[in-house]
Amino acid sequence: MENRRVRVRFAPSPTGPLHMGGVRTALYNYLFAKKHGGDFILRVEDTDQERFVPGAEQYIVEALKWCGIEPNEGIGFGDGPYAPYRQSDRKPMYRQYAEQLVKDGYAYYAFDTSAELDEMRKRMEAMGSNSSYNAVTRQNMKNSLTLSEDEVTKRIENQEPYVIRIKIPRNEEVRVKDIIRGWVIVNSSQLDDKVLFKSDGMPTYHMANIVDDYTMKITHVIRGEEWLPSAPLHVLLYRYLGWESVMPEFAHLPLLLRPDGNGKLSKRDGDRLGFPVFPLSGELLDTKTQQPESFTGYREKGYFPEAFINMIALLGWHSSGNQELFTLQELIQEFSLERVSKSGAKFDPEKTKWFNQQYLRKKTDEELAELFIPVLKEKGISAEKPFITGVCRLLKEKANFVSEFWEQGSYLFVAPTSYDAEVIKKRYNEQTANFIKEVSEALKNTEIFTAVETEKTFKASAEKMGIGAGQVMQLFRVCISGVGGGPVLFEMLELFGKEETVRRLEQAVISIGNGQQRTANS
RNA sequence: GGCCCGUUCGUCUAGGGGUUAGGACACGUCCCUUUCACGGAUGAAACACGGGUUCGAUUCCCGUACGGGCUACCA
Repeated sequence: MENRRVRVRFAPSPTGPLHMGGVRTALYNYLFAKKHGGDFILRVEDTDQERFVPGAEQYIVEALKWCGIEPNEGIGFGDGPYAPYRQSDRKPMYRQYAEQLVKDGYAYYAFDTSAELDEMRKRMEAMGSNSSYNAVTRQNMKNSLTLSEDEVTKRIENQEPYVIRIKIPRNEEVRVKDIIRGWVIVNSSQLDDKVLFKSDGMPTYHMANIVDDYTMKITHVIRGEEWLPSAPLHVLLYRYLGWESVMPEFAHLPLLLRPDGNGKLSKRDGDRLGFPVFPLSGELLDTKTQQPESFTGYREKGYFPEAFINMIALLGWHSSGNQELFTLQELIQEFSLERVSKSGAKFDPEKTKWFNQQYLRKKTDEELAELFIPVLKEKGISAEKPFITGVCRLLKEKANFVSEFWEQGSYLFVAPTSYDAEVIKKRYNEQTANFIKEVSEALKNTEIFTAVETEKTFKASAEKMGIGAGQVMQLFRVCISGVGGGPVLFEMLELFGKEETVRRLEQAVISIGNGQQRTANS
């Protein structure tokens, strides 16, 4: 047990798009595996044929790829020694274990119809009891414990549908050791006789999960807190199957909560509050409505996978220091399950933006240009690579997303056709108009067209005309860009070069002059 | 309802028997920048409550409250 190679699995069910809580579970599994030099496995838990959503599996694979947390074994990532990795493909192997449990007296066949089950639950409810199928009630149901052996055999031979249920002991303490929470102790009287094997021939999650973890030699089960209540059942199953000595260790992760109010983070919250809940955009069938439902992802919103991962890593885990920015490698190095917090984490979309900003600023201008070029292409803009790189240099300090570059700096590519009315109204007059003309001329004669030199020229012109630079600085900016704010002015000029700068100034003088004319006449 | 898990600034969290309870996001003020942003400085802001244990509890224990999860032939 001690010396086993660490093997962990991420085991989603393909019932819809993988949501960020699932991504975090996958991430923690990944980090834990890498930290311990172990294996990270992707297993698809598709034992529920009713809720199967076409495309969901592929979505999961793509999402993990985008996040950069790739399993080294499993669906979509290549088979290892324990293939297959889809429970529907492993279907033939489960029955024998369920039968073994029956044989050993730890489980039994049950023939009750859903109507009979409903009736039993109602009856129990009426009696003020909330128990379901358990040590007491099973006495009154149709199962291999109450029916004669002949009857059971006959029913099975007649192909009557049946399930296999675990026979939970009446009064026994079950202890689960959770790495994050310590010992969790539950009395078996609180557990019910869960179905292990369904009448459709598929195992339930509980059965499949144990059989697969055992046969795949999983050493640590890292999953969401919603599984904590069924962990005692799982412990019992390991025991009854005789696998307790190689039972994995458990770690139940705190849930991701919605930003406002309380409750589990859901797709609805994202729609309502305007942030993505999923890594990738897409459209998949909704299991409830049976209608295709589209959803937006972090990728399409312009988030970098590194930023997304970094953000999500810190929702429920924290290093001992104050560091908040981690590369994947650093996360691997620092991660430990012991430092995962116990309480649920409210998701904060604002901080997520901050993470992206941090990563944006770390990118080189060239990297950003590569990302920006497709955006430009979409806008029908073509420009020289060095120019685009220069634009990125000027804009990256101000933006959270590459996608913002366009809205914040489209004027760098397209000369303005309108000019900030406020600034014009306040600053434009005959004198300042003359100043713009003067600077324009002066810039034509500026030999070295750098930020430093153009600024000198600008100031010299202002001085020459007896105007304070502050009086005309913003007007000048508006003439160049059309808007009152933006990157450092003279850096912009340098990027434009002399020709474009002068052209813009001359155009501005004409356009604004005409505008003023019209205003004056009307 | 029952069972289980949880509770440090608005949020993510560090800390842990004696601390001015630390950081980050967001927010306020100021500086820098002749703009915006970045950056810097600074401010406001938290140990859910009640009992124990203790010389001393935010920290340990027990209750209460509140929140969450589970309670299917779903995972």
